[in-house]
Amino acid sequence: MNYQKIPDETIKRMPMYLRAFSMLKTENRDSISSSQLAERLGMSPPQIRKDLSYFGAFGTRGVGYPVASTADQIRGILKLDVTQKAVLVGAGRLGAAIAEYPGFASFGFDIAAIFDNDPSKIGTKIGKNVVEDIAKIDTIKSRDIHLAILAIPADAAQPVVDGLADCCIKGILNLSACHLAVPKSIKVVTIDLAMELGTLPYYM
Amino acid sequence: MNYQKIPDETIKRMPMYLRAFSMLKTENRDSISSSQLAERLGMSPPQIRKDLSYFGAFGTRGVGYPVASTADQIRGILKLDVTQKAVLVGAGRLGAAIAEYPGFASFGFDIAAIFDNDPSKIGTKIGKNVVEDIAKIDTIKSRDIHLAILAIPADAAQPVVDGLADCCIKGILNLSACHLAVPKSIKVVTIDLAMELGTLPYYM
DNA sequence: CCTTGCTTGTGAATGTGAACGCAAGCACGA
DNA sequence: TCGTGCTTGCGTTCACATTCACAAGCAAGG
Repeated sequence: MNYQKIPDETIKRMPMYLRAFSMLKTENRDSISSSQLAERLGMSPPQIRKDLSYFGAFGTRGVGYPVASTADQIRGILKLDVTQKAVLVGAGRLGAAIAEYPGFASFGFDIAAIFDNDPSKIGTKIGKNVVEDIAKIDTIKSRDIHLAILAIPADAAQPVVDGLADCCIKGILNLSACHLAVPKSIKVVTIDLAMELGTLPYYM
Repeated sequence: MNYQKIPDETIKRMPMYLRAFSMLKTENRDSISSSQLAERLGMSPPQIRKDLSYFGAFGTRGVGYPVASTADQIRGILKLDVTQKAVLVGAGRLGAAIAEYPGFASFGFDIAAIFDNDPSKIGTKIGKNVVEDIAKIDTIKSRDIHLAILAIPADAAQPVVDGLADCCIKGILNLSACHLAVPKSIKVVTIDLAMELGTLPYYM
């Protein structure tokens, strides 16, 4: 990896490339050109080449990108070559759906703990995890967990985030419909499905 | 609304503004300045002013933006001033969570139909809707539905989308982990939670 | 060993969005 | 009625991202 500035937009696209190369591997393809890949992903060939070239020269001129080794390279860049543990906060319907979503495992993520504040949920089992009491969130400090997924109501989110900030959490995937205030050392990605849907009628 | 080009990024942010102004209304605020709003949303004041000014002069100099009327304006711009019906395809865990997510209603969305291909799910009730057979998807043509939410496995998505394209669907919120090929008249927003989480370890 | 065809990698140019700074102008008080 | 303070609206500037176009270079075949 060289030391020039890599665009944020490029980083956002890297998981998409990783997913594509992983799929190509299961199809037993051993190489793919930028134009073929671009068609699959609905984007332009030069953009793919530029994105990948920020991290080095992965491809072979005249041939394309070797599927297996490029997948490994991207995994390394995104630090997904080791299992990343994540804590899920919120064991409602959405939380339960997330806990059992196989897509996380395919990126090497491991939902290693689930917390909730509802006594009727604490102690129940979701997937392989037993739901724990949110009051004991600080037990994650000693469990090598640095990612959190928030699937709780917006008005409950900020206090939970303040707690997570004291627990070595470095990244948060926030599914609550609100902005979170966090120290700069924590990276937050917020997704509200209703908001995403909210843009569509404008284009109709 | 004037006829100059409005940035896509601005459109993406409009639902966020709408949500903020709606919340301010429930707090009985009658106006807010761009700097106060910026702090709440974690963004810069000039950006808010620029975004809103694309659609006209909503604010009052020296005072700020009137909460109630600005909310109405944005609702009109996004065409959320009328109830927008949406069809949900996929009645699995994620689909069920979406069907009962109250956030959609707060933007004026109405999940008006649910489809699935699993015979054990067809006929069961989720929220107010009875799950229908995906084979009968074309019945939505006569039901004034122009939005679709896809919560199905990636390998099943493309055929469903082809079917939706023949049913007057104009916008799709795709929660499947794949790129969808659609005619240009259809706007697609794809969200894969695993992919979003996939960027976070890079920044740790 | 050389030639041909194809695809990558990359600087330069173009396009797009964000930030800045200030003039315009409303509200309020004297 | 006029002056003051505050905040919007917007032209300009700047930064970032995408696209373009072409040289570099590998592979395969004669």
